[in-house]
Amino acid sequence: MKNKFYCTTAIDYPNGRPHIGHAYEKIVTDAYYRWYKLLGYNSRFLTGTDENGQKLIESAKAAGKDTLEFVNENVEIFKELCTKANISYDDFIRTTEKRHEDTCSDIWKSLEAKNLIYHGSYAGDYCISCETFYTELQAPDGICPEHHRPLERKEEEGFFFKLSEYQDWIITYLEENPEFITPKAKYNEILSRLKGDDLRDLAISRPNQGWGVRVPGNDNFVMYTWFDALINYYSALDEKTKENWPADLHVIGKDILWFHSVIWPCILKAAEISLPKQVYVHGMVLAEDGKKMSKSLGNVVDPFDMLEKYPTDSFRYYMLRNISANADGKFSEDELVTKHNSELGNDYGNLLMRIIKLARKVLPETTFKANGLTQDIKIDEYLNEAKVFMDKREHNKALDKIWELVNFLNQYINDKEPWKYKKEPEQFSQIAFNCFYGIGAATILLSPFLPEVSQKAFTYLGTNMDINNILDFDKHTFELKSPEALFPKIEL
RNA sequence: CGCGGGAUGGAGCAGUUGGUAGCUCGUCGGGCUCAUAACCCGAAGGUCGUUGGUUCGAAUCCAGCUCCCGCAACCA
Repeated sequence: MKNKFYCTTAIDYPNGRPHIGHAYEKIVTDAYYRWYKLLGYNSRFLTGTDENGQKLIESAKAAGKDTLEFVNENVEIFKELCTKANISYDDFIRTTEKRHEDTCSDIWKSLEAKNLIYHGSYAGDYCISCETFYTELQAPDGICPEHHRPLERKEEEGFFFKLSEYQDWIITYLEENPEFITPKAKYNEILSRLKGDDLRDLAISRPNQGWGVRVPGNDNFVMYTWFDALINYYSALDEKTKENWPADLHVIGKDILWFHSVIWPCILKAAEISLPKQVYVHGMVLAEDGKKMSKSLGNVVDPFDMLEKYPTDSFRYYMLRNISANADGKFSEDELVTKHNSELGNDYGNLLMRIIKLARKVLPETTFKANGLTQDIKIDEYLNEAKVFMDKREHNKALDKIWELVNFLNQYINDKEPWKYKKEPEQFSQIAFNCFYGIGAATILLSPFLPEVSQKAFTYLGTNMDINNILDFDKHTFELKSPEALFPKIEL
């Protein structure tokens, strides 16, 4: 059977407009999806929205709208972001859909049948304004951190999942599967936390306020958002697409790592469903000042603004290369423009331009074949190392590697000085063909990151190159077209 | 003593198992002229936060200290 690659983003909470972090996560996932698809994997990409939970009811109320209407409107904005950022998802799941509710129901019933869910009560410090329980850690002085009013002791009935029974199992599982959480620092964090604290049973229901996935057989309760939300990765698959399970990669932010690396595996284990292969925690996109983006600090960057002002691929490229794959990174608009102009425009775009334009000046014909030419440009190393970096979830380093090829090609042209062979078509073709070959290879490797521009580049090169014949120097032909700048300069 | 991350040339960052400190941008000098005033080569610039320890040798391991940033908000 062909290799498969099923990847997901976290599902977004549509109680407001998407911010830059949403865009980042989708772009990162999209790049991995396109990369493995390029390599011939049977790939699938799921994203969506988490539409349950009490907060949504409140947000809708605050906006003066019906909950469903409010959610529908916001979901459209999330989808619009995907379109604008060229996110090629196969499926977009909304947790208010029937397929999701049915699957959650099934899993709930299966856990209940195994005696892993029980009815109990939970006592804690509660804020009436937030309608939320706070732990001692969150509110050490017994004051609501949000409303600054005293918390009240409250007891609430509900259903619990016997998470505590899985402590030893999950520790062993993580120790046996060190690749399950990447990067390493996050893996260590979770493991040490698991070894230090006792897992408590998880409250998995909330009082039914007419919004949420209903608990089977009990109309007084809906499922707690986190219980149903995680299941989306599984519920999105139907009979036919089930063969994609288990997921190969969950791309998430660090704030929800605990849920994905502890609770989610335990739910699946309890339901006897196979576990995902890996959870990849990307970094946070910080503001230019290195702080978290926040309205109060006024340092928020809106992804729609960026996509309006700058080419989609330049935005994608900047996010993917400039923000380290496993650490937080700063977002700077000036730097985005600099990268667009220098790396994309000067290094890559201009490389394509300089050799095609020269070729069109020197030779009357526009078709180039490898007949009798010597291969000067070898790309095996770049291809293999890029693969290794992508497998390690270090896409920024994969891009570094591809750029080594781009730089090498510019150097090659300077060394070979093809413009000196205006009267010697054979010598000229030898150099030019190698350049076309190298640029074609680089473009193939770049296509998951720059889906639009790479298509344009292929058009100008007029080539039949693809990933399957990328190493076959002799087999390619190039039918040059008159090129236009791939990355027109942006003035700062 | 809550937990965790970070401190590396002007700016942003790499530095995997300890062995002459790298990259991108910027600056300066040179080369080329095919190209989006683009490309190539070279140079300057860092006692790798601080103190102490282990070692033949530490940015890299250990301990103390200083400073910054997340974990509670619109949240990936």
